[in-house]
Amino acid sequence: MDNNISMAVIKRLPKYHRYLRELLDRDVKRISSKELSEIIGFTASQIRQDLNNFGGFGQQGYGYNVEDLYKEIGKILGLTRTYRTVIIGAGNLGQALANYASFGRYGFDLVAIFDKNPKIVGLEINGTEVIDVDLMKSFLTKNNVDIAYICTNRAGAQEVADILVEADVKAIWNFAPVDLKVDSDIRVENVHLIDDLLTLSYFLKEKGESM
Amino acid sequence: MDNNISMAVIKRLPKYHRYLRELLDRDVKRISSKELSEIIGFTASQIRQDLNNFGGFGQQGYGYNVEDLYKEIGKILGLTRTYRTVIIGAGNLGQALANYASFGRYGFDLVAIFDKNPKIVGLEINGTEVIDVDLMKSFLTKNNVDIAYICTNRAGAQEVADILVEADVKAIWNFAPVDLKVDSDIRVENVHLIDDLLTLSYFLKEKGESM
DNA sequence: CGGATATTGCCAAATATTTAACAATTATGG
DNA sequence: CCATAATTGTTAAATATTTGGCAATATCCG
Repeated sequence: MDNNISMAVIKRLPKYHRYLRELLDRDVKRISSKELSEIIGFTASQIRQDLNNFGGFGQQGYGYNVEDLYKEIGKILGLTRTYRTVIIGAGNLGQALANYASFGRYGFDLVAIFDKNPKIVGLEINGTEVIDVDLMKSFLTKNNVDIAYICTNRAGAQEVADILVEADVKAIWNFAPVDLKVDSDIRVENVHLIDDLLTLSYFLKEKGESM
Repeated sequence: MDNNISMAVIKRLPKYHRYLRELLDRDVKRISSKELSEIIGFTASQIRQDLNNFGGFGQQGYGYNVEDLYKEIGKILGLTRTYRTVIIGAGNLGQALANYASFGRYGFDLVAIFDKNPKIVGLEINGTEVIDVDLMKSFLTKNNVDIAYICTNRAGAQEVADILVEADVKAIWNFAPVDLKVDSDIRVENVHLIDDLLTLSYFLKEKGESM
C-alpha cells in the first residue's frame, strides 16, 4: 500500500504522534497545519505534504481533527497491535529499558530478559524474569518475539544478532557500539549514544571555553 | 572557519570516527575511499565529498592515512579537549549513563549527578557523588560545566533546562520525552528513544505476523 | 626510473527534500 | 443564505544532498 515513502518522512511521524497526543491531552479538538507548524517546528507546507503521503486527513477551511489524526498516525506507525519484545543484556542499560514504563503504553510488551550472569538470572526486573542467555534460542523459537533490544557489550552483540536472525525475530534495536550486519529482511535500528555527544562537542569546540 | 557544513555531513562524522578507530585497532595503515565505502556503507564519492568539506586529507594514488584521518576527524569533532558533564536525575537511565565508561574515554568527564530523592543523595555512582538537586544551580555557577544530561521525567525537564540556561551550561542532552524550548545559543540534542521503536513498528506492521 | 595503475579533489549531473504558491472547498458570522 | 476568511491538497519551484565522471597526481612494480 504505502510504499516508497521517504525515510525523512517516516522519521518525522513519531514526532507528529507525540505532539498530537499532547494536544489531545489538552483537549484541543482541531488544529490547522499553520498552528501545528508553530508548536512542532516544521513548516506548515511540510506538514501538509507529509500527511498527504498517507491520505487526505484534513478538511479545507477547517484543518485537522486532532483525535482522528492521532489515530491515523497511530495506525500508520503500526500501533494498532502489540509487539512482543525481549532484552538481551541486563546491565545498566538493559535494566533501564526494562524499567521504562512508556514502552508498554505504546504496546511494546516485554516478555523476557536474557543475561549470562548467574547472579542476575532468576531475578525479576519490573515484573519480567531474567533468563539464562543459553536458553534464549529455545525461548525465541517457542515464543514468537517481534523485537529484541540488544544491550550487550560490543563483543557479544554480533553473536546475539545471529541467533536472533536464526530464531526469526523481526526487528533488532541495537545499543551495542557496533553496526550489526544482518540479513536484509530483518529491520535493525542501531543506536550510538556516543554519536550525539560527539555532535554536541562538534558545536561546542567553536564556542571555545577553556580553549 | 568551517561554517555552513550541512547537518547531514556533521551527523556522519561520528560514524567515520568509529570506523577509523576500528581500522586503527586492526593496525590498518591506509585506506581508500573505495575500501572504506565497502565497510562503512556510504558511497566512495560521498566519503571523499564529506572529508573535503574540512580539507584534503587524502593523497592521489594512495588514499588516506588511517591514523592521520582519525586524528583529523577527532579534531573536527572537538575531541582534543575534555568536557565537564553532569547528569540530572539518577533514575535507571541516569545511572546507566553514569556507568557508561565509554563517555569518559572520549573526554566527557562526569563531575556530578543531581537528584531530589534523599535516599540517593550522598551515594556514589561509578565514583561520582549524587548531590541534592536544590544545590545544582550553585554548583553549576562555581564549576564550569559544558554539557548536562537531563534524565528526569517529563514534568521536571523544562524547569531543569531553565536553570541550566541561567547557569550558562553550553549544551543539553535531553532524554526526557519532551522537546525542550531554550535560548538559541545553547545546543540541545533531544533523544526520544520511543521514536526508534515506532520506526521499527512502522516497518513491522506490513510484514504482518499475528495479523 | 618510467609506464601502468590507483585514487583523490572537484565539478557537474542526478535525485531527493523542502518550500512556496494557489485553485478548490469549507467553515463562519452576520 | 451569502460573502468573507480560512485552510487543505497538490503542483511547481527552489534547495539540498548524493552520485557520477574525470583531470591531475601519486604510487607501485618490474
